[in-house]
Amino acid sequence: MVTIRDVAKKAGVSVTTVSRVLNNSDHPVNTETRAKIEAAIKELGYYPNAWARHLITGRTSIIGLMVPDITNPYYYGIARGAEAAAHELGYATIMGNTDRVAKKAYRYLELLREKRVEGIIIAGGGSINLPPQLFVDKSGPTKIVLIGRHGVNFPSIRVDNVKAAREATDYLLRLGHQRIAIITGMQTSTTSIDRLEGYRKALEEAGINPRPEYVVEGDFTAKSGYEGANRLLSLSDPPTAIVTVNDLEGLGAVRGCLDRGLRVPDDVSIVGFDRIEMLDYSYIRLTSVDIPTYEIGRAAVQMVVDLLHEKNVKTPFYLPTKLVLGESCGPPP
Amino acid sequence: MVTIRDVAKKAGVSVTTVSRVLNNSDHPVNTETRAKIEAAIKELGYYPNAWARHLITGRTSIIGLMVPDITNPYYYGIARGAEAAAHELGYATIMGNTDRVAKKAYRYLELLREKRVEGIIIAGGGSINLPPQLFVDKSGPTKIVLIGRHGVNFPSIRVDNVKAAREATDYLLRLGHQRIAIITGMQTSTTSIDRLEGYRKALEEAGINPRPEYVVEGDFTAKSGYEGANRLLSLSDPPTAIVTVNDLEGLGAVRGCLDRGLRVPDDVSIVGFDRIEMLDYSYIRLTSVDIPTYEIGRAAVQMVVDLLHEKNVKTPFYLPTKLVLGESCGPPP
DNA sequence: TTGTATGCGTTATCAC
DNA sequence: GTGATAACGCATACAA
Repeated sequence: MVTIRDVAKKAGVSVTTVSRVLNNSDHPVNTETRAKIEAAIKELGYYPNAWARHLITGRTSIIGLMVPDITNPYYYGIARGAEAAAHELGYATIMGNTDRVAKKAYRYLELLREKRVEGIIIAGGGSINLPPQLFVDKSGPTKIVLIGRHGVNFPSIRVDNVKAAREATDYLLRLGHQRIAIITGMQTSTTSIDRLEGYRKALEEAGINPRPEYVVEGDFTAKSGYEGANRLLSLSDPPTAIVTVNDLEGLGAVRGCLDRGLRVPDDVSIVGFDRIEMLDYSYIRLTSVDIPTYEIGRAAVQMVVDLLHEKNVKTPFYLPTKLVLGESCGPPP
Repeated sequence: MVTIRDVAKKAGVSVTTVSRVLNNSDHPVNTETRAKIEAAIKELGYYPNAWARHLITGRTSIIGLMVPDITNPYYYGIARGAEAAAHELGYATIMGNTDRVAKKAYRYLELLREKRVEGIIIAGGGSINLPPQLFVDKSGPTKIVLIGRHGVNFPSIRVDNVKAAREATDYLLRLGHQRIAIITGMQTSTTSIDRLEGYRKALEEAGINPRPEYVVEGDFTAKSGYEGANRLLSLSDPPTAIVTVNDLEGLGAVRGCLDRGLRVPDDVSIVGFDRIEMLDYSYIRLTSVDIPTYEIGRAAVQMVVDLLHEKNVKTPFYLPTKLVLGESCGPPP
């Protein structure tokens, strides 16, 4: 490996001078000297060692991002936004998929600590117990930002899932639906819990008694949406509308209806969450609540950086959601 | 920050001894001493600084991963597999989205160099010019593995896109189609180029003259599939089957047919690539060529690690593809 | 405008 | 079994 000393030797100067041009120090450096050094750097293909630098400055310019599964549109949206913002602000991101397994989350947290990341963003932590190590060092140099509601007191970026689900359900009610079901996410997911609550509130306000058999548990996958719809539609008194907690479930539910010979939206209305990009070109454009995942990711990084700069941050910081109409909802048959 | 010295002081031993227990050194350490040290570590919440360690060992246990866009199923599949394998092998991954912008790719490469990553995996590089910096240091300590065909001589993981596209096209031919069109990716994408070649080969072998108006350029998005299908279906002599270069395009094309009042597969047959998971629950299950993205990501990391261990690797390393039948293909009308 | 010396937190070498 | 110390590559305080 070529070091700053090699550059200094080649340029015939001291390492200090090299360091000064490397860091655009305001300490004056002779133009010729600078040119010589830059030439040496280029010629040797020298890249400063970020870690030797870190040892002195204390900074790593790394932000850690923990998500359950990058394959899920909600999380890849967040990851994309976080990565973009981090890059713009001069940070690299180390990403870890926890698979919602506490042990993996612990392991990652340990890894991020050892790597001295400046901030850690945790998304989807609501569905696992957060590692206790997180709490020992709350006022330490590593800034922690959570995405979503976790019931613990860390700075966080959120959307109002209760309100969003209530609006979605309200929309179905206004279309005239009375028998509205919901396919949830895992019971441990705060996102799912909140959306379920919104659904219930809307029904209650409309004077409709929520039926327990209209609540089936899913897991945010298309498969669970498919199976959930099948369960619901085989009830003796099946729903005419189904709220799902994300678009994958929603699309799965659409397919479930189709396979039972039911049409969407003629026989069954369906709404989803996330407004994944692909939706605009799916066979039936799902009516869906837009969750600004990209912006959430960006905001989380921005919050980490603000915290590092000791700025005051507004937390929890809420981003807006919006019901976007597609083709999957209509009046009840 | 708590350092190894703090631990040593607290345990009443030297840093050397602490270091020994930290690294499970085979140098003997008294059981009681070890216990005291472990207690101190836990009590202080000490995590060794990976970078101070790196300065001595030379290792960072980081692998860099460059992808155009994590939002694309092909790439998030790869990212997922790479991350999982890296985690198992004790590596963290720094991921960068290049947006297919050379400047961003350059910037990331620089960043990865400064961060002294042990390996760099580049996916989708076929669609941009690879940064020249890559080539100055080919025999350096950083191992580089490419995913896909790039026309440059680096170890790589690939699938045979020519063969895969030929098989897909052959399937349509066997169904009786004569007028088969293709919606490609960007002209610079080697993946797209190879799939186009496979398509052409299949037609030629069947004695069919490929018509230039049956080749429309897309960009791997659902939108471009939608628009491409519209272009094709408005021809005076429209195709009865369309090959697309990924599932997003394929689903977009399905929707394009629908919006023109054409049915799939009754009026138009469509095949895609990637076999994204959601497909099983889409309204029309797309017939699609399975690309083992997860395994590709895993294999790339494994190759990096093998190279680091000076093992011989078989390169290019090919992974198999497989045409999986769905509901989107049938005989021509 | 340039250079010397110190130290960041750790591992490795050597001595005890 | 244990410990003192040099070295890793760099930035910084201080000196010239």
